[in-house]
Amino acid sequence: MPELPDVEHMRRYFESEALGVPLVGVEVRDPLLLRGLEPSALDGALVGAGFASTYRHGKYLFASTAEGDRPWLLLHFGMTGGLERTQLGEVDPRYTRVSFRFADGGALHLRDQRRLGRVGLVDDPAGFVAGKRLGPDALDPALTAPAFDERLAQRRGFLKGVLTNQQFVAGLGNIYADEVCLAAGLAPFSLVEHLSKDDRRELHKTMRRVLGKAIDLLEAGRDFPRSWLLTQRRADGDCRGCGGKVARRRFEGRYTYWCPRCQKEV
DNA sequence: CGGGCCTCCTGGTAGC
DNA sequence: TGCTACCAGGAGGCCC
Repeated sequence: MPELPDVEHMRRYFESEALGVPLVGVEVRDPLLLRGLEPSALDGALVGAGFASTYRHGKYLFASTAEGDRPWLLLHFGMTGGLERTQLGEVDPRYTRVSFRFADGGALHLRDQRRLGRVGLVDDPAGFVAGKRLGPDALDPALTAPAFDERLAQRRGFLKGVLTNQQFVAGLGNIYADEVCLAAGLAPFSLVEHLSKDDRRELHKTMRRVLGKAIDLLEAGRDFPRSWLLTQRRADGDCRGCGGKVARRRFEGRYTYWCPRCQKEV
């Protein structure tokens, strides 16, 4: 789930389900997700206040409390993380690792089957982002076509590698990098230094369109069209553009899918 | 710097 | 049935 569109979907879910209700406790069922942070620190920072606002940068989600001098909650969803709100009397969902319990008897749960997610505290999201050297969020309005172009000009290597590099642009993972490449008509193993000005412009425009559309689909609860590569990620998957079979190749330990006929390699 | 590969984890599935 | 190998939307670290 958790690439930019999924995390944005979760951010909106967090906003609609978890703002403004006082927190009475943070239950840490699995300290591994805290990566060394003491569970009592979460309690100390959050209990008594309610969540007041959210912020997302790439695949990271942050939430502030109503009391300004407190740190922000940081959530990262790894490969299998997700949020689920329960109401008074409902049982905690499967794979719940951390639960934020509200005064109304409900709770917001971080579920994470594979336990690769993370829960933390940061003084300031912008400082955290800077410390991690994350690139601009892929949907940041400030990431204009010229700004994108300028960043891209400083990179070398496979397009796929650049798109999934969170220090280049934050938010794209294995799935959406492939999706953007297909929609832009560019093969993922193209070398970014070989892209033309038009290619780069198309890439920027397409990246935003694909991510925006994915968010819309998630918000509407609709299935992704079969023309999307993410529905065809298997050895015999079809390219809905040309009717041929998709290609796949291992890249950094996982599979990249693309259509060699519809995506030009430069 | 980029790419290949390993690790941290769990669990579903394919193949024998 | 039981076992093994491999796979899954992330990320950090090591090596070349």
